[in-house]
Amino acid sequence: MTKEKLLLLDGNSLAYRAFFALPLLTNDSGIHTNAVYGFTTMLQRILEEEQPSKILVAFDAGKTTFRHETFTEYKGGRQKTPPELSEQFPYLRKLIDAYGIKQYELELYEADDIIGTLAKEASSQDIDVIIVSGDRDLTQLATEQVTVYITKKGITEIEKNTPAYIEEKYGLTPSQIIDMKGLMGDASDNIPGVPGVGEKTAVKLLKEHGSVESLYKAMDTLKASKMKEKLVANEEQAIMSKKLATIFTDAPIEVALTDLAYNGPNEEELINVWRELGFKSLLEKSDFSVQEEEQAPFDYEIVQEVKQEHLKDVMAVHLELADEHYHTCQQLGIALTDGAKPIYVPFDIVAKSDVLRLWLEDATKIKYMSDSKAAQAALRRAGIRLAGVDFDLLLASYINNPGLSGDDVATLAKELGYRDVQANETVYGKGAKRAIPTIDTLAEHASRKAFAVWSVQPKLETLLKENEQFDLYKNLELPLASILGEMESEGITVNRATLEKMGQELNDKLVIIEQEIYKEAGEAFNINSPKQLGVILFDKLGLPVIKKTKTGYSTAADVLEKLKSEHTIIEHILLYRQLGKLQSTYIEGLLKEIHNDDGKVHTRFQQALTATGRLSSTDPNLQNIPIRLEEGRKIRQAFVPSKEGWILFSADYSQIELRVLAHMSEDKNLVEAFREGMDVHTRTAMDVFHVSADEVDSNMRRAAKAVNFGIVYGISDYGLSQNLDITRKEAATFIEKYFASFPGVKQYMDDIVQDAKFNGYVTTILNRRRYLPDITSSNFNIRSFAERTAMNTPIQGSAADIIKKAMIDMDARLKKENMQAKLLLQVHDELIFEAPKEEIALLEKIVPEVMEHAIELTVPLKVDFNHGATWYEAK
DNA sequence: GCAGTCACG
DNA sequence: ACGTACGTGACTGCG
Repeated sequence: MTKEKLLLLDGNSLAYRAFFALPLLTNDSGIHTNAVYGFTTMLQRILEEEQPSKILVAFDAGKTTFRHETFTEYKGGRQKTPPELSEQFPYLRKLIDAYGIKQYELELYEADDIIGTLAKEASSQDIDVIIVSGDRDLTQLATEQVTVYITKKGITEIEKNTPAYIEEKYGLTPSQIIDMKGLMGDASDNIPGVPGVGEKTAVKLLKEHGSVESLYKAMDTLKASKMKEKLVANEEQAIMSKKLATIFTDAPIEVALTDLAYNGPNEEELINVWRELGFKSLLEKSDFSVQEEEQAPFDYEIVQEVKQEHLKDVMAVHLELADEHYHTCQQLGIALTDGAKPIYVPFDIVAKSDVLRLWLEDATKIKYMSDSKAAQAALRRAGIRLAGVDFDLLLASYINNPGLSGDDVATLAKELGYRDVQANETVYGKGAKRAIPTIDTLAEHASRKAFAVWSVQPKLETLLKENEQFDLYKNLELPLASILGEMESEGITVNRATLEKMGQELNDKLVIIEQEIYKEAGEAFNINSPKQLGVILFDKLGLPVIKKTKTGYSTAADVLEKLKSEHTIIEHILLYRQLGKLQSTYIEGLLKEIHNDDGKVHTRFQQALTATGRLSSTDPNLQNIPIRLEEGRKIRQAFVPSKEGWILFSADYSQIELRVLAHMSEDKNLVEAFREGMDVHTRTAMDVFHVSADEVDSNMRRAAKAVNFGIVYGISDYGLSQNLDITRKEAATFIEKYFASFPGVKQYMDDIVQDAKFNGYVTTILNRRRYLPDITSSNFNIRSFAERTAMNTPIQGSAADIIKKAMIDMDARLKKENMQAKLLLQVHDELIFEAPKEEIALLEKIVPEVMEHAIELTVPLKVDFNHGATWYEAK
């Protein structure tokens, strides 16, 4: 039998170390997890390397210990444990239990004493001992049989303290560590020691005299010195300090070594704890996770012909797709259930089944789904017009908590405690291994998803109703999904030839600039590599370093702008970057997305992604097509109507976020500005600079505009100073003056942060929520970020609410007016339509009308609009 | 897969 | 003292 090995962990110390070493991670429910995570990774590593046969985690029991009898100030003056750490201890305990590891604490004793006592006992039985702690004091316990591991650099490195190692490092024996502490004290434990004696002096004295006691016995032989005076004056304190630093090895512990046997984790429990904590990387890495994903047997039926009796008035429906690109990917099949045994219909059968098609298109047949927009778009490709969607798990989950990540049914259902469904990744594999499985696997997977949707629907709807968010979900997001699906499927025509011609011209320019840059640099290099560019600019050409990144020199545009006067290469690099971006992202990238069959691009609007309630757009992203610089703006010339004789029509809200702010803050000045139809930036400049309207010059207006942006983003003097390239002080003065002119805004900002601290979340006009667990963080940076988010989210989110409502109203209005015009895109505060020329006049009437009255605010909403033969011209 | 950069509102 | 403007997505280089 191999020799026994006992592992003793100092729970408190390791948790502290991990907490301060790692950034403040949170899991999906907003619990901080960094200490538990750090502890876990360290434990995993030690388990693997050391393979101990016995383990114990010792904790400190409470505030008072027997050491306080000796010295009441022991550990006095310590900062209280940050709440972000305290909240992690219950999870740490749970985790240790799941590992099947004994944990122990003892009234009046510290973890050190428990560890010391057990280490001594184990040594006497010839058991090897490993102690792990972040506290150097423990090294006093090192012997030939006991090695003390001290974590370094937070928790990533471990220093293995054997007696030999300690001898080499200090020239002392382990037991002399206690004497050293007695002399030098320990600020963190509030152990006084001898004032004026540090590590160096203590070590020197101990090398000579051996121990504190022998030192004082030999005191008469010491030469008179300041040091000697201090030692003599503090003899009692030195003796007491040594006593305090001594780990007690005869604590009255009630655990026996035989209780500590380690037989590996309870895998199921451990996985549950890891899941709860959101330790995804550990779950993926662990070899038992796959096995644990195994599910209870599940009954389903693959049908080759859909019959009327298969279809009910209310069913959960899941369309299984081969990947997330639902405009192009293969449709695999449909699973349906009403709570009874699900049926799975392979898609080739779906496509041929009139019975199923009619049922799917029947708006009176109620469907519960997840990501109905994807299904709608993918079914439309097969000529099926999905209708009657009454529940969408993806959207409902998103409204319930937009902070959660994941769109997989497995992830969403798990959040509601339903686990009987597998992750797509488990079924399909990932990366190069990804493949479509057998029909049986697919059928079971899709059936489990349909069943999951069916199962969680009541619970989720109840949750939404409790939070008064059901209306937002049911009457805004759900109908919007179908409108977005239509917009995506319709797509927008992009003229390939236009882009190709621009690409050719860009290429010619890029080649010339590239050569110019190489000449100026004196060598060829990869301009697209910030690393190589940094070497050229800052090492070779010796330009001044203004900003650094984590990995080296910053070469970002704002930095290069400041270097423009230093070297002609700078403006060439800026131009190269600008044109290169156009070429790679907007010419080549967009060309790749044009569908061959219809000459259109079909973006996917992510409706359940942003933290604020905005949409996002992918493959391609049509919400960031260039406009600010003319060269880029020309890209918009490639976006054209789908039919001859049609135009593109664009309408955008003017200053919607500031109007929302005026509405929510009820600031008299801001409200008045909008009611009077003033230019809000000019008005801000007048108030901040105390001038009349005609005295506002372009610089003042520019500064005022930046302040207004800052207000919307959650103002900070630093941020504003960066943006305007002024000092922080000047920025602070601007902000002060702004708040003096708009006191209601100041009040609102203060109130919203207070609200967020009280409730843990902020809300928008339509009661969209965003949780902000970091708002009570003790870390200044993290808390400040959350505070700015608290200020920004109601503004950005309410603006998102308004345009979403406008889209729904617009859709209804176009139908009511029997128009051919189609909504194609949404770009946060802007809607883009295509329509026959004959409808221009009517659009110019109804689009602003509908958008301006989507939601009534205390200030008017204003919409500007334009039309043209291309998106470029619709400006 | 992450960091840096840059396009948009 | 602390050191960031809010919200996104795509591309490139690099380990």
